[in-house]
Amino acid sequence: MKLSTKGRYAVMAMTDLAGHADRRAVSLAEIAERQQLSVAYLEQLFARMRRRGLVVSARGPGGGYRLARPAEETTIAEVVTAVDEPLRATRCGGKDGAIGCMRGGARCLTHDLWEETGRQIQDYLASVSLADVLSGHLRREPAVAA
Amino acid sequence: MKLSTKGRYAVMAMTDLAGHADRRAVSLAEIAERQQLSVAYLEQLFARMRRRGLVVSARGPGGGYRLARPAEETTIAEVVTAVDEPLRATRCGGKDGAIGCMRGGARCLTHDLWEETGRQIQDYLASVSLADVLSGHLRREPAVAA
DNA sequence: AGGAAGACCGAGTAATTTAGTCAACTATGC
DNA sequence: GCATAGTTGACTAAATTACTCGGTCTTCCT
Repeated sequence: MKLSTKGRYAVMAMTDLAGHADRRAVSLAEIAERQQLSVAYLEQLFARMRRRGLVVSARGPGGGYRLARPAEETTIAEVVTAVDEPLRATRCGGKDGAIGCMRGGARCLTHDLWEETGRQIQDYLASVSLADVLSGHLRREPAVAA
Repeated sequence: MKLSTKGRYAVMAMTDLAGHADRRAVSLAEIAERQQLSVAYLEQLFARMRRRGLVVSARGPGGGYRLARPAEETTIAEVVTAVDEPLRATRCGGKDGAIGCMRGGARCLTHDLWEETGRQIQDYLASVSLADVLSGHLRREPAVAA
């Protein structure tokens, strides 16, 4: 899981979109104006989100974007992974194979740790929808028995 | 919360140290050998961890590092924040003030989201100790019935 | 028909960050 | 007093990030 500003901008833009989708499509120019981002940059982000099926587009005058699904059913995790793509964990596992992993000392005990950490973040972000962000309704764990 | 390879290396090195701290101090050369990292780079990492009080050092022949506290009492969160330092959340709040935040549209509704996300990661990493990693004892939510 | 709004696309670049090196210094034990 | 080993800080190369640019294709309106 990756947390760059890119992912943050995408969420900002999507939240904006979710908040202004009365019925008509919303143009990137509008979002750019409100969120203080460049149209060109937004294009990049929305292209990816369209490919992932998070938004649908309409060309021509009066065109723009709208959410493919209701705000309640679109999670932050989906938005972030749509624009941030890769998600390599440790340097072992996929690519280098044995390098660093499975070695004399602490081997890749750390491998499991990062796997689990990634899962933890993923789980949280998947539990929050655009509607939640829009309503300021962020879940705070009920404090699991101390 | 930041998750760079630097932080991962630091955890690898600390885990190695925790696993080889019989009684004597462990030299960076040993760790470098086992974990396949350069001594020069490890120096950087340990310097920071020493300042944070996670390890204590001994100079001269037979010298090296050892944990300042038992492995059970040193958390991954401490190690990671020791070497990765900064931890800026959104671009609002601290630095730019009102830029991007508190604007017409979705304002900084996203602000709370990232705050909470950071806390989520922090909490998890703070719940894992070096000893846990060493023993492969990573908490996985009790597998909800399944 | 034709012009303007606006999505779409790929390549390209500037700046930041990261990872890692180097050289020189200081303390300690034998 | 020499070898071991930590300490410091500046420096650099590579990668990544964030972002721009030029141009195309579609659709609507007159």
